Amino acid sequence: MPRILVIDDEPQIRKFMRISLVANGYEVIEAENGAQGIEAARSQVPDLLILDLGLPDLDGQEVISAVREDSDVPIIILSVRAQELDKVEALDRGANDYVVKPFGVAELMARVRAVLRPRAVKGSDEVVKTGDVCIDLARRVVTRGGEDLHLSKKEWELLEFFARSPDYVLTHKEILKAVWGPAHTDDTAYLRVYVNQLRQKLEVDPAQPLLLVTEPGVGYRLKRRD
Amino acid sequence: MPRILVIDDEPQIRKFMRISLVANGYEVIEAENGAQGIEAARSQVPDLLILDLGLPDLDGQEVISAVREDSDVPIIILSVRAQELDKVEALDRGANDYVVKPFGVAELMARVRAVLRPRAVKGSDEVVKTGDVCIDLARRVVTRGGEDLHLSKKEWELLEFFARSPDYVLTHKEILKAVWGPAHTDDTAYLRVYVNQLRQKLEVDPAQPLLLVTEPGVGYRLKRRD
DNA sequence: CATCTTCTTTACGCTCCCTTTACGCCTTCC
DNA sequence: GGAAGGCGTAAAGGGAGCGTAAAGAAGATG
Repeated sequence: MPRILVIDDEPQIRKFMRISLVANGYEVIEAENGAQGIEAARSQVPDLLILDLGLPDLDGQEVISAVREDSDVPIIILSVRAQELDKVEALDRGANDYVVKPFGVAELMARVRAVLRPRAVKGSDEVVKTGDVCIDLARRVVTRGGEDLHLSKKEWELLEFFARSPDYVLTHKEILKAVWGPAHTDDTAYLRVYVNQLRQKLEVDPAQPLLLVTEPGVGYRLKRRD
Repeated sequence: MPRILVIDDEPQIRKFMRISLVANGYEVIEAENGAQGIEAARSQVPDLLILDLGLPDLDGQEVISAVREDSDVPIIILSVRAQELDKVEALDRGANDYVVKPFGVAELMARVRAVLRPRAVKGSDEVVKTGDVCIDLARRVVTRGGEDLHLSKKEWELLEFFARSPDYVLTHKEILKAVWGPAHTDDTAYLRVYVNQLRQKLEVDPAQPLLLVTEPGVGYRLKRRD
């Protein structure tokens, strides 16, 4: 949940921004002038700063420079001034984007996502947990009771396919097509062998599977349990 | 000298862009349609991509997605369309900025500088520790048990790439592309040799690696241990 | 120009994993 | 009750991928 610092002197704009940002799943901090904003940027460590250039106490451009003195936090500028000179100055002082008022909420939210994205790519862990097994799709790691499990390439590819659709029944054909390719949609022998190998490694009692269960005549299913 | 790929079908705009960019100290590559652009983005490894959404062969939005399939290169969109929906789609597909035509050169150049400015990426710490090995990414120094290790240039580049994504499985192709360049994504012999050399220097028992582990058929992984 | 380091390339043995086959049990349908 | 097919399990053969050493090529250094 990224934390966003909004610096704007008009209360209704702050309110409007807060509502929009919270609705998009962000945590919001507010500051009503430049000095407060600089202080908050330092002490609260936000993930993003949205700054209105028209502030009562300080020039907005000065605020950018002040924040950049000791932080690389992304900055999106809001401003009524559309002159090129203002944009260039703000961007060169370290702002990452410059949006001219009035603007659409959807666009601003998209720009927020865009500017937060680089860290979101690898930071968003896709982890599927079931029983004492934990499947980390991004890192390509499986742990059981905290300890790393070693899976072969095919074993992982199969488990990954299950983990991307937990609790869904996957047919033999679907699985074979995804893991072994469309030329092997009838080689159910592969499945029998590899499902068994996975069970040996994942299940408490491989003969009485609780996680990777058979759907007779149809396929298999990875059950989510806690 | 950053390299910028300009994708635009109008020759005079490409010429105009090239002049402006070269004057600001950039190297410029050009493509006149989407297919060429995607190919160039893959083979030429630009540092920035400037893309006109109105192309003759492909939808510009498709080009963004295609490029993002195997690259994180920054993308600035140029477009005559000012509708919010277009902006949101482009940004959500992975573009970093969206500039509506007509635009001022000074502003575009400022946005180019902004997007190329090195940003601190959360998660990639400056110092990575694992086992008795300490990798200082900023100082470019590796120590083991407090003592400095001497690494050759390629050895360091390889270890640095691992250290920037510890605990993640990195595929052969990813590593080769990053360290030896996109022309050598199939030369896994390099990897075998250099991973072995790193293990000789980093591991307690190079034959039983605990830090730099093999993921058979996939790639390698730098494990964080304590 | 000589020497040393580093990068690239080749070769070989070995390990592990994919594939394939076989067999026994269970369920289901005649 | 018998037969047939789906499923679980074990094991073997073959091959691809990996580790390792070592030598030639290229570059750096004095």
